[in-house]
Amino acid sequence: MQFEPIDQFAQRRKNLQAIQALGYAAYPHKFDATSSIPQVIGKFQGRDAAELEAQPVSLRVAGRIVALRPHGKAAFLHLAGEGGRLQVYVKLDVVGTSAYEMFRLLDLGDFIGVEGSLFRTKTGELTIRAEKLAFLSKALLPLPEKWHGLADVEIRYRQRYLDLIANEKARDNFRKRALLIAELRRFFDGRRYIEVETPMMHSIAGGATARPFITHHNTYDVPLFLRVAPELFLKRLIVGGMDRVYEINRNFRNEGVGAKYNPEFTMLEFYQAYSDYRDLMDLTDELLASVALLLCGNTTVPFGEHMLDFGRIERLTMHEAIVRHWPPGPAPALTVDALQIAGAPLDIAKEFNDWAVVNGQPRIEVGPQSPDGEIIGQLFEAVAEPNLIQPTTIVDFPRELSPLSKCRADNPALAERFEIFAGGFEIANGYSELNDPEEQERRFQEQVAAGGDEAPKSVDEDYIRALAHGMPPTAGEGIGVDRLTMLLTDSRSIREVILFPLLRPLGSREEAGGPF
RNA sequence: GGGCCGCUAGCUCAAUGGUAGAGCAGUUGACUCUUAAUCAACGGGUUCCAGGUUCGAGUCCUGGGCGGCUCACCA
Repeated sequence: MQFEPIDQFAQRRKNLQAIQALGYAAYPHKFDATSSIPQVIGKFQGRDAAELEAQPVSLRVAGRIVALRPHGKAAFLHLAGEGGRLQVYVKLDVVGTSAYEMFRLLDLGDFIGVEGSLFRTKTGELTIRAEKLAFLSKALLPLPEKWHGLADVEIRYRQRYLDLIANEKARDNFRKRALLIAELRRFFDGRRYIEVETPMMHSIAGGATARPFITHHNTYDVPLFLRVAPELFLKRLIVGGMDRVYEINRNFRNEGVGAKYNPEFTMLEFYQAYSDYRDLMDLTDELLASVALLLCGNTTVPFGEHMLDFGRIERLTMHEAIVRHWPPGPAPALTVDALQIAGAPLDIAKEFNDWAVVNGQPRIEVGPQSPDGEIIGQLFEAVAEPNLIQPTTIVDFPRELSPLSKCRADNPALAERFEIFAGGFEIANGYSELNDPEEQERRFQEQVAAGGDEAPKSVDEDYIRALAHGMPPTAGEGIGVDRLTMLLTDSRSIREVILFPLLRPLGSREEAGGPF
């Protein structure tokens, strides 16, 4: 075993041997701390020097040495643990010659345990005066550079442990993520929901249009797909009488990687019987306000240059959103009525494309055969979506874009569906679930017939049978947990909120293009 | 896959086409209230790789590698 930087690695190994030679175990098994570092700070931050002297506080703490300032026969150091830092004062004539000899062999990054009592230095910092020192573990490799910290994004993602040591923002993002997930569970558990786990390996990749990862099961000798969505299984549970279910788990989509996309991502999906999409919109407004308040202390949270207000989520129809964000270029000004005339979206898309060419924006790909609903969807994505910075619920999706949704009774061209956008991207998608088995079978058959990488290869007959057994009117929704975490931690990239995001394995390009 | 940007000591970064440097980290020494501790000394380089231009290339040119951002598919 040998790692760069080699000279420092060798030096630290030598120091470890010297510590062993003094009679210390190289890798002792445990240390009985009386409190964690944040506990010490939380409990005694308020005590002044006189109080600490009058009523001495003796304790044992352990942590990693993250700063070391030796002064000959005494030294100051900082121990880090559980996200906190505590200063330690080590003095030769207090700890004794033999402990101090070991202390001199310690390096930045090593773990030690300290027993002693609290005092305040002349600058007022709460500090533990070491009376006994325990060697706990050696860092054979140095910590990241202390001034600039760890800035290299690739190392931050590939060696996340270093990021967590060096960057408080990283620690805080993942603490908040855990808090968010705990709050999601509390929120649904308190509303008579049951948390379930459904298969990650599917024999038919259904529930969303996305390219799946393919794997293989040996004993059954069958291909399996990592799930792209849990939707069809959760609705089977509704058929089974579990009227309120939710699942927080991973989905896998064999598609792009980018600032908002990781091939495996965490989704909250929940289904509520005897409800429609409007009920879920109200529920989600409540949910978002409550998690923002919990994580950020306020329903208004900073995101880049913006302040996102999760306390007041505006609702717009897709048509209204297009009209509102219609660029000033293409004339004439657009109206909601104009968008709804049959056949009109194609001409409007052409106007947009003329404008896009002049202004160097990406064009919309439409043809004379494209249904109005599809064009509306594309116009929305091009014109409105990037501008939906404030949390906004979009309703009235074209039915063509919503194969698993019920349509509106008063307008069959529109689905009973909504999506919530914030920060310029989608974070939630919900609808009144289609529970007519014949209609569902017809739509599945269309999907399979249309083909393509993203379509299921066969109809999920068992799901149709389940619907045939009867599913109550139900509304369902998915919320992207990673993306919601991004918004609540002011993170520009999904990689800031996934501990180990997928990166290209080092050296993988050399083998690329092999068997194909 | 396209476009833009980057790659110099372990880390963060300098260096008109003219002897590759600084701070931190490291090593040695001094120092019993420091906190970017201080002071003194020392070691550390295939300037991403391969070609080319040139008397001379970290710098200019061509090709390649790796990474970031971004656009397209995707939540």
